[in-house]
Amino acid sequence: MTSSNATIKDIAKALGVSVATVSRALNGSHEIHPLTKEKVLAKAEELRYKPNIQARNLLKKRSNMIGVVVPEFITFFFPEIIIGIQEIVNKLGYQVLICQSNESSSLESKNVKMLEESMVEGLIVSVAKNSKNIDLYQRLINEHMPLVFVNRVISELNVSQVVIDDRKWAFKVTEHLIKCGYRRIAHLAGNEYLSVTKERMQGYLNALAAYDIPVNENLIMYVGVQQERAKAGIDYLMNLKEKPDAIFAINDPIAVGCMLELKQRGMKIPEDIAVAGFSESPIGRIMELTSVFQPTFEIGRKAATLLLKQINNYDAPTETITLDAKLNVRHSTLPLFKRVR
Amino acid sequence: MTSSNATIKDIAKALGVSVATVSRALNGSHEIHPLTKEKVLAKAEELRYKPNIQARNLLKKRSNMIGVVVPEFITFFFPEIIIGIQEIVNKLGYQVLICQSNESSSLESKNVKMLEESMVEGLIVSVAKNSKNIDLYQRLINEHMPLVFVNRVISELNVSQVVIDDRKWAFKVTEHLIKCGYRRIAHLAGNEYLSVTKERMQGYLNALAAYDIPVNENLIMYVGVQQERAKAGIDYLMNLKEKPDAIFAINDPIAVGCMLELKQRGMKIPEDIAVAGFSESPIGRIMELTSVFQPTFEIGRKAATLLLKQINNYDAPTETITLDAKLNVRHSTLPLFKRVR
DNA sequence: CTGAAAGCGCTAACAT
DNA sequence: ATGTTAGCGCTTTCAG
Repeated sequence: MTSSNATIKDIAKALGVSVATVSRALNGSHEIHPLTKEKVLAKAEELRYKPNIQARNLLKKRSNMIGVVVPEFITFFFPEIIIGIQEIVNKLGYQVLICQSNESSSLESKNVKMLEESMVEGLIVSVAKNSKNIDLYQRLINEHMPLVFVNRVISELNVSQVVIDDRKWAFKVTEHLIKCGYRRIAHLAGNEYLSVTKERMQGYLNALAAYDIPVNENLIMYVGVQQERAKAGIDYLMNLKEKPDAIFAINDPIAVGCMLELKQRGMKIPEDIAVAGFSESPIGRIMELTSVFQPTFEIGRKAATLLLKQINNYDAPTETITLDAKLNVRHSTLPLFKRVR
Repeated sequence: MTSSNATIKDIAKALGVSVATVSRALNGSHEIHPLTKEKVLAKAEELRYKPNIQARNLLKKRSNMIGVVVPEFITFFFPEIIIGIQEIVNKLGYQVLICQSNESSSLESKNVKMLEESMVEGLIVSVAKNSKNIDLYQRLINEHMPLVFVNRVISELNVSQVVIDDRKWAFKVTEHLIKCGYRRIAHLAGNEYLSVTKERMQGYLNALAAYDIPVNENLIMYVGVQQERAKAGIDYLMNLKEKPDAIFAINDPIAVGCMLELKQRGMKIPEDIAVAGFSESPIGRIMELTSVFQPTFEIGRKAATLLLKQINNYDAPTETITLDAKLNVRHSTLPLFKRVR
């Protein structure tokens, strides 16, 4: 209930001109006398006129809003992506509605529906760890809602997406561990149906195969993606008769959780066991954790660009953008041979 | 350009009733025949009708949106506050437009203006470290824009706010260091004109006074609030003839930056120097940093509640809510006497 | 260069 | 219980 604002009607009345004239003056039309324009502008200023965007949007059938749904925005990863998105779309006058699904499939669908109701012109989504919303997204696609997936995708759907080559970089991580001399490399995987889980798992398996290391099913566990799940993984791995000499975790939170839990148990990293993560985090950097850096800001920018393309072109083709990443080797995976005395 | 949607007009035409009837059916009015209602609902379903919120908002002079401006949302702190805000307002059908000023006063004012143009019904703001936007906020207040400050406030302004008692908790931190036996306690302060800087500084000074420790101006430096600024602080302090035996940093990022920089120089914490932070962070917890925990989610919830009060009541009085906090003592400030052998 | 008028989609008197 | 009508604030033909 902010104080009721002046409208173009008020300006028109005050000046004895028509609303059309006022509108033209305000919108920088050329079909107007400079003097009238000046008067209108002055009066607008005087009356503290502010355009009612909703009226304009109603007329133009736009909303100038896009929606973003991410699993969480507490850790750096998605916030950075969101900043990248805003960088692009704010310049074009779009606002961003941000929702977090809290890794819940049902909250995710609620978010999407809320955003639909808010009449966003498009959606950028990273699905929850257990997202079961294929039908929802299929409907959006059918209804031509512009849609882009980032990071986590639903591979069954033909949707534009911005990702890195998770398989390739998981391969590189595993290969790095192998080249460092580790042989009993465990993999703590994410939630089973998550795209990144499947891809990184495949990269891990491919690397083992490439170096003729037999896969040991016992060294693989699906723990999830949240730090608090790491303990379960360590509990399991450290109770094996033949313990791993290295752990490749699905992401940094799990890797960091492992490091903390291992230290708790008096184990030294990497002397007793090496640890590698994925999607490099600030905490990981501080803890000297080997990980794969993802270009988060750029992911956001690219996703926004892709979305805008769809918004501006009813039948833009779906596109997959695969960005480059980088394996950053740190102390947590020091090569065995460097420690031999 | 999503496929053009059905309107109530379409439903009305298809059914041979008036738009008013359709509107009534859709809005659960009681002045309607159950059978007609049913038919309308069925037809709406069939036509995949979705209400046009902008039209409704235009009519009702609402927007169902509130704006939030924070200095950043990369670290946990503001994201948690935002989640608290959303918890409250989403339930009432409000959407949240989130902007980050990136600690820049001018971007902050741009953000606020963008949000105004988006016709938000109210604003929750935490100002940038060098915010010079008093006039802007004063105008908003004059225009009766609902406004709440969180965490960082502009004390010259009579605005509702949600904070903790920074002075009191800074006192407690300093007192804790004193009781641990530290005497040469440095303070790395934030940006000079920030409310939290002034309050925490006063708490620090009060504690020294309370324990008859003379203030040593040399041990005080205004470094700022961002982690990368910590190095400058350490550079300065470690070049003093009489070095500090403890550091009280304005916040966790600075404290963490100090710890890293000190370790870099081969110094042990707390053996060589103790470090305490403020606004406990996940990284700080992992690094065993003593700090003051802030109830971030609750700050958000309270701020949202305060804002809603203003939105629903044109002249709600300004209110200051001071939430409780907690000093969490960890290894980084181990008492001197516990280490005596 | 300016004005009149229609209409975006919806709700809410006011009739009936 | 339903229909008619006006109008939210704005832009945009169409006339002049």
